[in-house]
Amino acid sequence: MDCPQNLNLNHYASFTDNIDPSLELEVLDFLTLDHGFADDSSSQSLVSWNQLLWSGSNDGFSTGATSRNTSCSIKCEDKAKRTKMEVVNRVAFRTETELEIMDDGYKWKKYGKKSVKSNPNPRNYYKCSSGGCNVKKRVERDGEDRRYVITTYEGVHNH
DNA sequence: CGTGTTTGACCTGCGC
DNA sequence: GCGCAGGTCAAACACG
Repeated sequence: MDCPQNLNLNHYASFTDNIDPSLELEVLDFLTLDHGFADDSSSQSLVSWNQLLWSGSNDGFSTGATSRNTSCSIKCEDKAKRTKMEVVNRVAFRTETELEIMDDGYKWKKYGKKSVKSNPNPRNYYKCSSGGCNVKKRVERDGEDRRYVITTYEGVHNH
């Protein structure tokens, strides 16, 4: 498996910045890392998102991503949502990990926990604790496969 | 004592 | 208008 062993979400903001707004896409449910995280659950630093390259068109948006040294495909599973006529800075990652919380380099304050109907596992709500930054994220275990954690980021860090 | 988490209450949007 | 579901608030609590 050639995918990077270490995945870090530090640069997800620049990752979203690279998306061409003219595509009028909503980057959402789900970006799936085919290979998940490596077995080393203690690892804290993952793929550098600014190494990821998107390719696509308005209709097909054959989503692909490569890193500098390796190839690692990312697929958007919900085709319908790709055509939403709205651009939001929201990215959801579905990753295979035993960790409930991934260290993405930012400091988060938990402000809520809620059971949702679509998922027997609770959803946790976090805000970036940096002053003036209103980025939020939601973290929940995949209801269909508890090996996976779905992390949704909303907003762009200003720091 | 400061910081982070928990949790019930409250708010809001949406469908009927 | 009402009820439900999801999101947020804030007081209480735990812990170093």
